[in-house]
Parts: sequence; C-alpha cells; structure tokens
Amino acid sequence: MTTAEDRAPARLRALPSWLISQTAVHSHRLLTQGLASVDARGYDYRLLAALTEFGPASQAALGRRTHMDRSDVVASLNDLADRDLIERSPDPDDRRRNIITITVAGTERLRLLDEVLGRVQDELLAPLSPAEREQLIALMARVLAHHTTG
Amino acid sequence: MTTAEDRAPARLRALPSWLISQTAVHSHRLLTQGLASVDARGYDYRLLAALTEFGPASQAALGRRTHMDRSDVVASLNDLADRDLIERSPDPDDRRRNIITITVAGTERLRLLDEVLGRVQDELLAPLSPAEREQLIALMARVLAHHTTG
DNA sequence: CAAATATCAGAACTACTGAGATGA
DNA sequence: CTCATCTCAGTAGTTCTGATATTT
Repeated sequence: MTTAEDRAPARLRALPSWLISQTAVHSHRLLTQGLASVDARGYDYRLLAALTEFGPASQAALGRRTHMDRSDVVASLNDLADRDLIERSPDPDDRRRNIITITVAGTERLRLLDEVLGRVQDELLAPLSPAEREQLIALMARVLAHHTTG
Repeated sequence: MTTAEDRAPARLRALPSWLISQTAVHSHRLLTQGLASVDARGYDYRLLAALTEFGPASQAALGRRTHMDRSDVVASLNDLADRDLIERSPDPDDRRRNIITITVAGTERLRLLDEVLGRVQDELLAPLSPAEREQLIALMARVLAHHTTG
C-alpha cells in the first residue's frame, strides 16, 4: 500500500513555506541526533558559541543573542554548570545580574560540537555543490535578515 | 540595553542548519497567523489539498501524503467534519477503512486558504526577486528530495 | 498467524507566559 | 515608581508512542 502515496500534493510541494518547514524537520533531526551522540543539545551549542564569540555576558544578553527564551536560558545554564562547562558569578556592578563565563572544559566542548555540527551541515546539504551551497546560504540569509531587522 | 546584542554569533549565522531553523520560525509564524485569521490551521490545508489533488482517500493514505501522524489525522478530520468540510464513510471493499471525501464547502474553503497562503509566501520571500525565489525553491527542493527519497 | 487501519490517551520537545523576588 | 534581571511553575503547539479493537 505504498503505491507512490508518499508524494505530497503539488500544491504543497511548490510552497516555499512547505519546503522550509519540511527541510527544517530533516535539519532538526540531523542536528538533534548528531548532538545527542555526544550528549549535547542545540541550546548548549548556542550558548557556548555566544560566550566564546562575545565573552562573558549576563543571562539576559545571552538570551537575546541566541534567540532563546529567558526561561530556557536558565534551565540550559543549570545543565552546563552541572558539567562545569560554564560558571555563574554575581556582577559587582549590577547585582541583579549573573556574569556567565565559559570554562576551559567548555571551550574544549565547543570545539567538539563544532566538529559534530560540521558533519551535520555536510550531510544536510549533501546534494549541492559548494557553489550551490553558497547560493542557498546567501538567499536564506537575506530572507532571514528581512524578518529579523524589519 | 539593546546595544547590538541581537546579533547572533557568527558561528551560528554561518550554519545552514541555523538559517533553516530560524527561517522556519518566521515562516511558521507567518503561516500560523495567516491561517488563524480565517480560523484555520496548517493541518487543515494539508488535508484539503491532498483530498482535492488525489480524490477521496483513506485516513492512512492521507497521513502518508501530508506527512502527518495517523493520530493527528484523526483529530484534524474530526474538526473538518464538524464544519462539514469533509465527510467520512466506511469503505465497502475494506471495512477497516474510512473513505474521506471533500465537500463542496471544503473545496470553497481550500480556495480561500490558497489565497491566504499565497499572501504568506509573498511576505516570506519579500526581499527576493522572482528569479531569486525560483532559485531558492529549486535548491531547497533538491535538498528536501535527497532526504525524503534517500 | 501477521499486517493494516482507525481511535484514543498520553508522553516528549520546543517555545512561550505569568508571577515572584531582587535590585538599578 | 518603573524597569531589568533571574528564577520557577505552568501552558501551548506539534510531533510521536503505546495500547486497543477491528478487519484483511
């Protein structure tokens, strides 16, 4: 009973929003599986990357930079702190804040996750040539910029 | 405190999986809002489109064609039946199955949703020229095909 | 017997909301 | 007083799992 029933309706297949959402499903699956293989999740990578690139920051700033909800930042940092990948310390200049710092172990961890994610990207864009990958990235970046700035 | 803190780390901005997931977030928001404005959801469109394109079908076949879980097909068809947009009738040739048929009202409904979704696509890809939209669609379709067939 | 179908109840995950306490 | 920050508890939406009854 699998008589080409897996083909989605043409109405859907032609819709950009369908292509994006379906591609996101596969992308998310590859990402989640890849990160799970080293016992990590997407939030971990976002936070460690932001800390490495911008240096120590408050939790609120981390949330804005990584597009994470304030509530999820708290939970994820708890996880990372339990593993000694980040450290929390009170900000002497503004005692409402915690200053989050990445540890040496955290930096090593990020390097590992970088490798894992590199492989995931390769698998995701496997059918495209390097030039086509650049094209896709450039087009998507423009679409995204339009919706994040405006 | 919005001192360019909204800029995501370069490590993320360059990742195809990040671009796809973030674009999917915006796409999903536009889609959901657009459909909500006429009191519909994504599942409704998928099901009505499949019924229109392939004709009456069993619930299992609809699930395969629309990439929906068997469980969600049941719930969504209950909704659509309550609004008289589809009809369920037992299949005389295979009494395990229901044959789902779209009604006249359902067909009219689909036309309305088509218009709504057209506007959503336009908003989503606003910054791209028609040629660039075609490029993006073609590239994404190839990526998607790679992960659905192989 | 195994396999497909329809249905229901509920789990898992991500994203978000509301409220509280603290402090600028 | 207001606003920002951190935290926790809980909600919402989507996807999926498990179990059951029925039929092929």
